[in-house]
Amino acid sequence: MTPPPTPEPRLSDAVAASEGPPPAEKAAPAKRGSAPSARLRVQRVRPAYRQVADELRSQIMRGALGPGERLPSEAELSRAFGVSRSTVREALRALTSQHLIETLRGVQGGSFVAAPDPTRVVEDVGSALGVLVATPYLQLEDLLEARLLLEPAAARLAAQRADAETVDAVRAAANAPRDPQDPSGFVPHLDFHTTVLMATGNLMFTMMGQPVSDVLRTQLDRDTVARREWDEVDECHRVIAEHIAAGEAEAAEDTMRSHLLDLRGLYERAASWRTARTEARVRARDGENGDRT
Amino acid sequence: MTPPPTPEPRLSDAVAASEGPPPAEKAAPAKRGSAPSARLRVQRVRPAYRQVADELRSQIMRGALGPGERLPSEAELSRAFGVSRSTVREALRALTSQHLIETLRGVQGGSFVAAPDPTRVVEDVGSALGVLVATPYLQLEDLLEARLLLEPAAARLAAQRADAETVDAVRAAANAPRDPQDPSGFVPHLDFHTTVLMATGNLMFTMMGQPVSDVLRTQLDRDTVARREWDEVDECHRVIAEHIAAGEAEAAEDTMRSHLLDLRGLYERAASWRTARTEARVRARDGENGDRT
DNA sequence: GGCACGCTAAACGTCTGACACTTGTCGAGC
DNA sequence: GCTCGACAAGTGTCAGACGTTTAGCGTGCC
Repeated sequence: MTPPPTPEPRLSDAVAASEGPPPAEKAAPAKRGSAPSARLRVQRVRPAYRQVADELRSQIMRGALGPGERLPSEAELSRAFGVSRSTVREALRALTSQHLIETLRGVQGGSFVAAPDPTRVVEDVGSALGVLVATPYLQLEDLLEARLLLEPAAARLAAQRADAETVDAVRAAANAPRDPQDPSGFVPHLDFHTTVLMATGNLMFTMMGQPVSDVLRTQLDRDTVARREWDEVDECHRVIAEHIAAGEAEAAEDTMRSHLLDLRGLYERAASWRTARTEARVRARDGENGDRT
Repeated sequence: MTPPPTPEPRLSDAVAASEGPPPAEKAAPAKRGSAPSARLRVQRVRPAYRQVADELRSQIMRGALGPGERLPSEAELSRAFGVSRSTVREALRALTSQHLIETLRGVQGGSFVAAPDPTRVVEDVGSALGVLVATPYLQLEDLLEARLLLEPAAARLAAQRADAETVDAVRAAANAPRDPQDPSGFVPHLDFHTTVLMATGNLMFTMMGQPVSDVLRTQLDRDTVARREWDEVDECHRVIAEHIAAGEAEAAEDTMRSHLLDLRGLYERAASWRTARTEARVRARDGENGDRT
């Protein structure tokens, strides 16, 4: 830490690209390449766009550039790193897709360090989970178990901490009409479970629980579940909401737990349908051939 | 659904740029453009590289291309989308940095759909948390609370489920010498807490708990904590490990919980030091000026 | 016959330079 | 004083060229 005895040879050194003896690709402070010579399949040289991206990322993460601050223009970066603008742009694209920077056009445009945004994190994690689920790594069962840990605890905390406004939000979410068709049910209805997670006042609960719920939701076809079952679910939500409103932590937790256990059945039923269908599809696809040329 | 009376001029319209009729480029099933005219501050046209990236991402996520499968070459993609190769490359860079594809050089090179990799997810989440912590959104306290929920539960599950091999790993991690200087303490020592999380057999615990631990670790300067305190920590780990080995779920959970409560003190002490230092640094920086030209 | 060497080709990696598009700013004109 | 248009700074996109990496194959020597 603290060490910047290094003057500030930040930008230019790592890249040097075209000329001279490539600077040996700086030691790369471990973290990934731990095994000394284990891997045969080393990557010879990191492409320039990767080096540029890594350098910029590290500057941002290190706090050398604060949120909202503007990076040098692409032209300037390209000069500073000694690479072409295309290369710089590829690096910037990488940072953009990690939500580290945002880019605006026009005069006063440029790339700006993005403000940290929990929503994006939740989305990203959700999408990552979506990919992971249905691999042997991650089973539906694992998600259900995680949820069974998180949400009852969240309900308890919500009951202990929620202020009047938050309680209103929870109530509203519990009583939101389960609109038969409306796709954009508007914010207040942003799902009962999400609202409870947020009512803990601890963002970690939202960030851990929300992606799980999101993935589980995609596993549930609307039509796998009968209308009567939805009604039972809604009733459960209302009971939990009232426990939270009344500050009955224990009851809120217990009710949430049993609610989740009820839901588990639905998910497992849906899952078995799903795998059956998937297998059918795989068989079908094996029949034809590589489509994408 | 079906709000888009807009035909489907997604890719081609904004892109068409120079020449004639690009191949209309497959319908691309909506998914993003929802709000009809609600938002005033709409973004006029998404850049082509974003559209290409989104389309490819959606194809991958939808499963149209399976892990390991090869995407068309950049030249082919550029023809298919009716954009230049640079544009395609910017799109690919975005996907790469989301770990959705990997790119190889040489004959037989190309972009391949990446296999889902939990390790990457953990790293990404960790880095996202690192950015978020120290914002008003996320407090150290929140991380500690989350950990206090996750890890005792993990210890319990580990005690209930761990097989002989896993128990060995946990024991090894607990007894790994706390190397005074060695930075790469090698894998078995990959941290006791991580090992316990993995011993649950539920990847979700690792994916939720590991990033939290990682971030917390970075908050702890080695020298904030006295040697004697580390010894106590190690002793605690050994006790927990033995509980897990013995299958004593309840004891494992309780011991882990009290261990974490002990640690909390350390973290809070470190945090207060840290903020003091940070404030000093900020004052210092306000003194100087913008460095990057 | 077998092995080493070098050539070839397919893809990615990078560069150059140009032009189009966006958008805030500022000045001219009413 | 206000409106409108030109300007400028920056990003977005394109086209084409050349370098680099690497698997595969053919040739020639031993």
